[in-house]
Amino acid sequence: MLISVDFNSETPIYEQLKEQIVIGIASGTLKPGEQLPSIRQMAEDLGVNLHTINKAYNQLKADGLLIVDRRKGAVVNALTGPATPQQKEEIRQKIKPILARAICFGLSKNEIEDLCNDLYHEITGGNHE
Amino acid sequence: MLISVDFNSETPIYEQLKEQIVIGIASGTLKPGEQLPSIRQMAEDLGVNLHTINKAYNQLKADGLLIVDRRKGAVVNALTGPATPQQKEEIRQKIKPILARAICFGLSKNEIEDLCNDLYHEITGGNHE
DNA sequence: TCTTTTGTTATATTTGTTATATAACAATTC
DNA sequence: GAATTGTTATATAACAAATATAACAAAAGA
Repeated sequence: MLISVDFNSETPIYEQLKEQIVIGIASGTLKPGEQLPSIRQMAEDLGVNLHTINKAYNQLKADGLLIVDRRKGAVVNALTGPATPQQKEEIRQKIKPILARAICFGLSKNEIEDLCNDLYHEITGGNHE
Repeated sequence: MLISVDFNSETPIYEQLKEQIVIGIASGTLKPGEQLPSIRQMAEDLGVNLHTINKAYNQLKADGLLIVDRRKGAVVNALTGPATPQQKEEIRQKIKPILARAICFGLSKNEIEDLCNDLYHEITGGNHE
C-alpha cells in the first residue's frame, strides 16, 4: 500500500493519511488483518514526525477501522457488519454541505448520481460486491 | 433566512456560515438578487466579530456564489449555468474520502444512493427541478 | 539475558488558523 | 452633513498542526 503526502495541501497531513488508509480499506487494497507499517517506520518513509502518524492511527482506531496494540502494531479491523445509525448520520452530515455546493454549481441530480456511481466504482474497483 | 451558529462545534464559525448560506442558495430560500444582511448587522445578530462574517462572504464571493459591492452589500449571484470541469473536480475530490468512509462503515451501494437522493430532496425540497 | 522495536506518554517549541478588538478609510445612502 | 457600507490594517488571544526530544513498559528476536 503506497501512501504519499502533499506538504503544500491545505488538508492536514494526518487527515491525508487517514483518507488514504480509509480508501485503502474501502478498496480492499488493505484487507482485514493486514498490518500497517509501525508509526516510526511510516514517519520515516513519509518524512514526517512520529506523532503525526500516531494521531492518524489513533483516530482510525477510535473509528473502529484499525486495531492498535503494542505487539502487532496497527492492524486493519474486520468490517463490523451493517452501519450504525450514528455512522449513517455522520456520513449524512458530512455529505450535505458538499451536495448543496454541487447544486449551487449547477450540477443536476443525474450528474450527482453519476458522480457518486463513478466514485463508488473507482474506489471499489470491482474488487468486492 | 435564519442563520445560527454553534460555538462548541469543531467546524469554524465562518465555515458554518458558508455552509448555511450555500444550503440556502441551493434550496432556493435565498434567491438570485436577494440581499444578505450587512457584515456588521450579521455579526451583531450572531454575536460574532465583523471579520468572521467578512471572511465567509468573501470566500463565497471567490466561489462566484455572492456578489459583494459597497452599495448593495452581499447579493446572491445568479447561477452561471452548467458546472465547470474545475467545479466538478472539486466536488469529486471532496466527496471521495467521505464515500470511502461510508463503504468502510458497511454502507451498501444502494444505501449510499438512497442517502444522496434523500439529501438532494431535503435540500431542494421540491422547490425547483 | 541483552538488544531492538513496539506503542505510549510527556514536555516544549514553532507555525498557521481562527476569532476578537479597535481603528481608520473611501464610497454610497439618506 | 450624518450614517452606513465594504475594505483594510494592526494587535492580541486561543487553539490546532507539526516538530523535536525524551523517556517508559511491553514484547520480539538474537
